[in-house]
Formats: sequence, structure tokens, C-alpha cells
Amino acid sequence: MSAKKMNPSIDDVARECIAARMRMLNRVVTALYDDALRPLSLKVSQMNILVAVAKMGTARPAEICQRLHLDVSTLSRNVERMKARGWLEVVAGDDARAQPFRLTAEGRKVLEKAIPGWAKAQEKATELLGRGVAELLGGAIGRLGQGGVTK
Amino acid sequence: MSAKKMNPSIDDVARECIAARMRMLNRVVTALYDDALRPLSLKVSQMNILVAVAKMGTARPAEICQRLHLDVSTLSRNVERMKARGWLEVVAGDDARAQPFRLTAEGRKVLEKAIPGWAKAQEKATELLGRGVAELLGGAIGRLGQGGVTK
DNA sequence: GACAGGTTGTTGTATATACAAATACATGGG
DNA sequence: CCCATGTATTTGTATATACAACAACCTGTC
Repeated sequence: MSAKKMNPSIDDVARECIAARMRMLNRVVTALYDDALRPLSLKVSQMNILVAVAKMGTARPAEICQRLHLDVSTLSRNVERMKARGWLEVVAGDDARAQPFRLTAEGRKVLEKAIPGWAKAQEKATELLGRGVAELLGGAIGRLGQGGVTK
Repeated sequence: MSAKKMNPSIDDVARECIAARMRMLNRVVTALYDDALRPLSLKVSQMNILVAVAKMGTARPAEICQRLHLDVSTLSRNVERMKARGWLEVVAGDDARAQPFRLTAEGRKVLEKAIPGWAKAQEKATELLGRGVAELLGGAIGRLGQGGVTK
């Protein structure tokens, strides 16, 4: 039926575009979590960074970016805001270029306070997306292989 | 195993967070399309709006926003840029508050020139996400029901 | 040990995004 | 007709995001 790879039409794009759907669901899902976290003035984007740093202990920007498929400049600005809030702190390393950082006590506290709200949003998201999509996302991420497609 | 709804830990968030996955893949997938469209100085975000307008003929901002689950203020800025590029034009309506617009000839031309690049990106995205993704995502979107969850 | 080339981050610029507040218009009740 | 209330959009502000250009630093080679 729909054009596979031969001259798709505008209608085909409208009907099939994966980016459009992905982006739309991203907006909806992000809003779900951001709403739940709003009382903490925390957004899910920042929470995800806090989680990554928590897991890594001390992390260099480049490492986080590779894990999250985030541009380094994006992370730079995000970290800037989170340092300003007192959630992250830089720790000197041997390589003077690197700016490795870790959670502060404040950062960990915020992260822990965020979990109940996260859980509520996660439930709603699971219900909305269904098991299939959740698995799909996990599978695709596995297939990315650190820095594959995007790099 | 992993905590269902009782006191999830930071590790649980790291392992399971749907928003994190969705946002990560959104970045990767968006980059796929944006790369393919770069020669046209077009981004997939704008292309999706052009497609929606093309399908609707003449569209009011609020309608598009409902379809795409986009905030009206977001659309307002996007449309502003696309009007400046000569891709969209406003058409007066009976309600003086409304700003219904449609594609210009230029807009349609750009959209059509974008399709081959789109098709290549779509192929890569399909490969990355697996067959049937579009349908899975579509299912979730169907479940949204115009303005449901987000509204 | 100096220089070339690579790596790590930050900064400039532009778009995408949303919330809140302001604006402009419409509409129904007196 | 006028006002109160509601609806459609824009504007102010802040974050998220990426690309390009730059700055700072490391490393291997001669």
C-alpha cells in the first residue's frame, strides 16, 4: 500500500512520519512528568541528568553526553543552571580540560524528593503508551550503541 | 522485580524512566531527519507543520495545535518564522481574532523538495526503531484523543 | 621541548518548546 | 448599546536543544 520508497506524497508523509509521532508523544510525555515535578521546580530533563550523575558518581560532561545522546553544548547550559541551583558541583581532575562534576547533598535531596511525582507520571505514561511502545523504546536505545547513529 | 509503585529508588528511575527514553530517542530521530533536510534549511519540526497545513488547506492556529499537541505560543513563533520565509500566508476570516493561514506556492514547493530527504530519514528511523513502530506510536497517539492528556 | 593535531568545554546564535500575562475580539444578558 | 465573560493569538520570559566557532589543554613526534 503506502509508498515504500518510491516517490512518497505529502499524504504519505502525513500518514507515516515517525518523527512527527515521536515528537508529538515526546511533548505529551514530557508534559506529564513536568507537571508532576512542577512543585519542586524541577523538569524531567534536569531530573534525568541528576539521575545519570547519581549513577555515575563523578562524571565528565562528555561521558554523560554519550550516554544520553545529548550535545555537549546543551549539557553545558543545563549544568550551568543546575550548578546555580546548588545541585551539582565541579570536582577538579587530573586533566585540566575536563570539568567533572557530581551531585551535591542538595542535589541528591531534590532527586529523592522528586521520585514520588516521577512514579505517578511514570504510571500515566505506561498506561498511555502501552507495553509495546515502552519495549520499543528500550530496544531501539539498545540498538543505538554508544554514539552510533547520531555521532 | 523492579519496584512497581512502591518507593522506587534512583536506580529504578535510571532503569525504567519512559520520559528519559522518549526524549533520548526523540533527539536521535529528530537529528536523523534534520540532517536529511539540512540542504533545504528546513527542520523536521517545520516540515511537520507544513504537512499539517497542506492537509488542512486553511487552518487556524488552535486547530493545528490540537492536532499536533503543540502549545499555541510555540506554534505562533514557528509560524512567524515560516511566514518570514514566505512559506505561509495569513488569510482573513470572519472572526477577526483568528489568524487562519495556508501554504504559499513557495511553501508547497519547499515541502515537495523535502520529500526525498524525508524518505531517506524515514527509512533510517524505521530501521532503528523496527518495523511497525509507526503503527505502535500511532496507537498511542490514537489513545490521546484530541486534547486529552495534555489539556 | 616545541609544534601539530586531537580532545574537552564554553560561548555565540538560532530554533523549539511551554507557561503566564497581555491583547484583541466575540457574545450573551441586561 | 454596554459590560462581563469567554475565546484566539501574541508577547514576555525561561528552558532545552544543536551547530559552529573558539579557547584551553593534552599528546605524540621529531
